[in-house]
Amino acid sequence: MENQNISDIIESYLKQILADSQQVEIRRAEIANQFNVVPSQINYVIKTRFTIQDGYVVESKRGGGGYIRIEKVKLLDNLDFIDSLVTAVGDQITRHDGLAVIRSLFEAGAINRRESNIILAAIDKTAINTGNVEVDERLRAQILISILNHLRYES
Amino acid sequence: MENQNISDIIESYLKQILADSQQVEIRRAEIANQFNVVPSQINYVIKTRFTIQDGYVVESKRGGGGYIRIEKVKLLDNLDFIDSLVTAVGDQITRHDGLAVIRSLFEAGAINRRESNIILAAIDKTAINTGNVEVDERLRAQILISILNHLRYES
DNA sequence: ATAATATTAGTCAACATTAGTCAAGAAACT
DNA sequence: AGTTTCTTGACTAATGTTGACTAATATTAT
Repeated sequence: MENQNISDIIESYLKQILADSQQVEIRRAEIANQFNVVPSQINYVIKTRFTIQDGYVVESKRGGGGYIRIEKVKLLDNLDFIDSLVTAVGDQITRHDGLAVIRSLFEAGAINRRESNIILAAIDKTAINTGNVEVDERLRAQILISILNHLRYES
Repeated sequence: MENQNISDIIESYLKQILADSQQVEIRRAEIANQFNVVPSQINYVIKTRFTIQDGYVVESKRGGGGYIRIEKVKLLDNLDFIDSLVTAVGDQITRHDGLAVIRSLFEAGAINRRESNIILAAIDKTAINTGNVEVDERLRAQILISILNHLRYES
């Protein structure tokens, strides 16, 4: 809390706006200037914190009147919620993005907190740690997909 | 008490803070500097004195604004039982025996049916299937132990 | 229309800033 | 003496920050 990095602060700022509305539209240079960072840092924040696994879709346009728009997507409205998560997982996934998938399941009400923690434990660094990052990412994806497929039948 | 080593002193310092609050968040380099030790000694202290068996969960982040956070967690009263299962799992376990571990948890009331199925999905042949039986058994063991450790405390 | 210029955002690699791992050696206990 | 625990530092990994260069789109000039 004391020594937050600027990326976290920008993330919070954007998510605060998104708490009240369905989307944010920014001009990259403006936000960069507001937080006193280089413009490309905005791309970094978006790339690391507003992924599809997190439940966001990002669109942008260059040139005069250009913008970056971040939209919250309601995965729950989608009939095949689980399918969309399976797609999001793909055949390999980082811990960070795996966490986002679990969070999406939780926020959609598909699993409760206790179940979130169990799944998290299963794809943790403690659990998945072969020494080869790519192998780990594939394993993580397989485990998540196996769990997602079970949830399809149970819920 | 008489001849405390520096690891004990750092442990006391952190536990004193934890006496008043639910968690401590530190910057590793800062604490290392404060006690005049190398940074990795902080990892040693944490690894030997703030384990899940002691009732602590540790999270961290690297990079700018990085931190180590130690949280006190409320341990449940099934600790001996969990310990015995951790021992039973060991460093590798077959699917069959893994299933037995899950069944034990269920029968002991530590998890419900839905949770059983989630864990089962995580150690399934679908999820764990590297093509090397021994590797699979090690992975399965790691995943189960990670989950067992999460079941030690309230979340 | 087309070309030139201006105005936006995107990519990528170098660098910075944190924490993690591991193994060797020292110190403290049997 | 042998064993365990502690201490240290070299090396690794993850995350964040910066800026040079590129790409797309809009506007203006011809």
